[in-house]
Amino acid sequence: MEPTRTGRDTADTIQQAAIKLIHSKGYDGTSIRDIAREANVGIATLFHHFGSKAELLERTLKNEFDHLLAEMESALDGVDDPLERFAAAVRVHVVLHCEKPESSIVNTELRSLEPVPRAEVQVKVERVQAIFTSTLLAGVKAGRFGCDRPRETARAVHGMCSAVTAWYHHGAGMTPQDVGELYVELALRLAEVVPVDGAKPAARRRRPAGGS
Amino acid sequence: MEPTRTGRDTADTIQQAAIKLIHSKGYDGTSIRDIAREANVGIATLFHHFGSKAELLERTLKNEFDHLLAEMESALDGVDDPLERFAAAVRVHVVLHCEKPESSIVNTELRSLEPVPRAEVQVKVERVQAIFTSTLLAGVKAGRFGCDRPRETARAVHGMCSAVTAWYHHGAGMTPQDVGELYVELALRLAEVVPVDGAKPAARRRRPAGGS
DNA sequence: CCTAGTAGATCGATCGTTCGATCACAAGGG
DNA sequence: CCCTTGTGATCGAACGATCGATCTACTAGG
Repeated sequence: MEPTRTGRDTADTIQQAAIKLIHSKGYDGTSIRDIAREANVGIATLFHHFGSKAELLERTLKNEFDHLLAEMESALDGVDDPLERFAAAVRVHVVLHCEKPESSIVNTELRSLEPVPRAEVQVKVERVQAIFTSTLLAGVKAGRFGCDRPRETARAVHGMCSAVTAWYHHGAGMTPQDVGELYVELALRLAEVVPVDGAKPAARRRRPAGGS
Repeated sequence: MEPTRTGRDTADTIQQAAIKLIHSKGYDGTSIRDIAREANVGIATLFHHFGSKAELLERTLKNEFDHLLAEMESALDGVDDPLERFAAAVRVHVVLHCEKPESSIVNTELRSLEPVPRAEVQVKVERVQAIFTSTLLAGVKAGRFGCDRPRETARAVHGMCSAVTAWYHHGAGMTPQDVGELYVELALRLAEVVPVDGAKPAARRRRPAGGS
């Protein structure tokens, strides 16, 4: 709001405006002028911070993916139990997608990037996928999951978790946390949790050391 | 190919060209001229068959959805067993999305429609969703599924089945039918099939009356 | 004076759309 | 039979609007 805004704040404001508008109208359907108006800046300001419209998209997508990756890795940090690691990945992914559905443009606007930046962003997509795959594989190796096609199942879990943005909206009777817990349960069914005889399998609790 | 082409063929050719291009570049990223060139027709020909670019998108989306709905209803026709009906819905949905991934634009380009046609297309989206929901609910009512949140689970199944287009591509070692069978198994885990004591639960086979 | 940040005016290119002119073919009057 | 008329499908040329991008100029801090 204040006319005196640091460069970093202005760039962030522009990126958030871009995410919002591109989510609702698409990359080519959103003009530079739309974004500048939404961010309350002039056209030249936008080109001062981002060299071109394509660079704005590229940096915005990379930024959103880095944020998602950081959140997921942070949620897994310090968690040792294979089942809990898999569950934590699902939980944080679903909660983030419910809380900020407009960031799902990262999946639909990859096509608008030139080949080189697109490949760079796709590496990040695969890193997210790898979190699901590796945690599921670790659970299988540890004998906690019976799933017989872990790689394909991890793809399905990732797809299922990303698709919440297609139907979830606030005020539908479920909080993002509710959806997260539900999808943890669904994902564990896909992973085929192996029942532990004798000792109670230490019924899963919430985040062991919940630290934001 | 032949210069003498009936009007219907021309309209279909234009729609298929539109699907292909919009899938790879988006609605606003694809120009009328691109579509006309891809379909090997002039610009005026396109406007002769479709009154505007928006109408081309609208009719194309409705057409694709009607095709999907017809295929799904046809796959369920004559199937009585609740578990088989649910499985058949998953199978045909996944196979179709694997065979023609570019038709998934129907889910991403809804935003490019005006409010009225968008609402009309969304009705069709809900009809697809309703097939998953009703077959799952029927299975629960029949005691075949133990799933405790059927409506939310049906959303998850739908999302999981739609997301195959994000990773599947031909030549990956799996045929669309392979993926269909795998996702039937995954969906049945989400539905929590109730094991039947005593009588063998008639291990599911392929389509009762194998089609083509 | 210099640099960073901001803004409005403006450029050439491309957009969706419209227009007038063909082409093929079927029907009907002479 | 030929010739006119009508109709649906096709085409390239052109229009106004808007696009991404550039240019010049103003402001404030050091």
